Amino acid sequence: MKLQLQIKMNEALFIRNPEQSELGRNIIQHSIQLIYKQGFEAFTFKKLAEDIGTTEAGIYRYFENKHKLLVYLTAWYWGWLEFQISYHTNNITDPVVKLRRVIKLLATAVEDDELTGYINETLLHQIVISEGSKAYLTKQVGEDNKQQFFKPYKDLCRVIGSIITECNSKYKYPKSLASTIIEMAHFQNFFMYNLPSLTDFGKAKKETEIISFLNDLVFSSLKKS
Amino acid sequence: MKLQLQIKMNEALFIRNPEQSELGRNIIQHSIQLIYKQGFEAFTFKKLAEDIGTTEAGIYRYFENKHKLLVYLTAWYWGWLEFQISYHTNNITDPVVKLRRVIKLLATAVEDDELTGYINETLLHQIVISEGSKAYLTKQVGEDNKQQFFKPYKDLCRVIGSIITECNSKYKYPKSLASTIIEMAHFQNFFMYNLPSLTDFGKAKKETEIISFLNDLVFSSLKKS
DNA sequence: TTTTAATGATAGTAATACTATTATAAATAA
DNA sequence: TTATTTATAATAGTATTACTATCATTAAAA
Repeated sequence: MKLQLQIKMNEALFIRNPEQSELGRNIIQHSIQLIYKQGFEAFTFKKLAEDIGTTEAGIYRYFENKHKLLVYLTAWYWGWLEFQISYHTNNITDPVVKLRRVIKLLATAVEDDELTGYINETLLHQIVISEGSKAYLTKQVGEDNKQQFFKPYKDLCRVIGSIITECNSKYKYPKSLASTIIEMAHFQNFFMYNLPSLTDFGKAKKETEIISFLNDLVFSSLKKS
Repeated sequence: MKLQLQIKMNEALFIRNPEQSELGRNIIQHSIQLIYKQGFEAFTFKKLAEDIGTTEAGIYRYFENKHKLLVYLTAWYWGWLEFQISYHTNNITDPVVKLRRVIKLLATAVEDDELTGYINETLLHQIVISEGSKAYLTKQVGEDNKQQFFKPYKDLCRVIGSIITECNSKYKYPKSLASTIIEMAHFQNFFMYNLPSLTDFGKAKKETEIISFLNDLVFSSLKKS
């Protein structure tokens, strides 16, 4: 039996649903490769079209602009990650063990998920690290938020926040701590490879060190005094 | 006596030093206003030139492109902030008190500094919150780093890191904790106003809450066990 | 006073970020 | 089966962006 994992996406993110056609899936697959290689600023629909072997106008039938495509990709990633988390923390009753597992999942380079055919999670994870913040660090963040574009990110944050509350019901900042863990899992990774003096992992360049740092940070805060 | 504060800037960031001419200072002053108003993506040298009453080519004589200008502005801000910190923590011997003061300075909206004529620190602080990460979240981060563009940020991080070590010499992640404080002082602020469900400060929208969160985070981690 | 340096005015180019039109092929419905 | 809808390909075109180049003018320095 071959399973397939589908993430339900916000319809307002696209013009035509890219999951439902060969061209659409090609757009997703190749945009991940191209953004990964060239960075979001240098990425254009023209280059993407050439890569795929279609025309610029063809891409525009699926996505209004490259910002929407980036938001789509990151939203997909957050949705996928929430599933990973619920899958890998299933059956775990101890919230502390659960939270450790979550931190590990957030900070570890992901291997390609076989259940999602045309999406390379390893590359997408790198894109979320380097470009993810650009999805919301814009002037339109308010409008985008009204259209629920960031719901997957907020859902993930809520899930992690409630595990935090399970660990310590007195802790006052579960959601801020959750968003801190998420952001820092990525930023410390980016810093480690690109601006190592902003971290303490410069020499080793090991994700396990980021995990240790985050565990220390989180569980010191949650320790009942 | 009228004092004037000068931040020494990296020469590779500009073509002509903007501090040394009326036009140059206008470029800095108006770019801060324009980026604040329109956001970095919508900001162009053409609009800036119109704003100032000069020509596009005039701007290009000072800055190679808008990326370099953004890096210049953020670098200036980090340099200025490091001075603020050294000024406001001067004479404080207790590193814990010092660190609390640093967190407050990082997370508080700044009032306009009279010592720096043409720069509006309040607006610049907002720009650093919303656009600051875009200065390094690029494909050229490696080259930019080689040219020392991020030195002011790294210096600030080192300074805060050493205060952290003063607080607890056994703590293993002083630099990562420092970059976490800096980034989260800004991100939690951005989230509070734009994506409030990612924080626990949605209702109050008070910076004092961010300060409390950061203090709790930091001093839990530094508590000697 | 001559030279240099900074600015203003103007033009021009390649690339980007789109929109529009028409033809064709493939899938679906009558 | 034909007729109709739908997706795509091919092509063209526009406004804006991100620059570079040239030349005249003005102000400052030698």
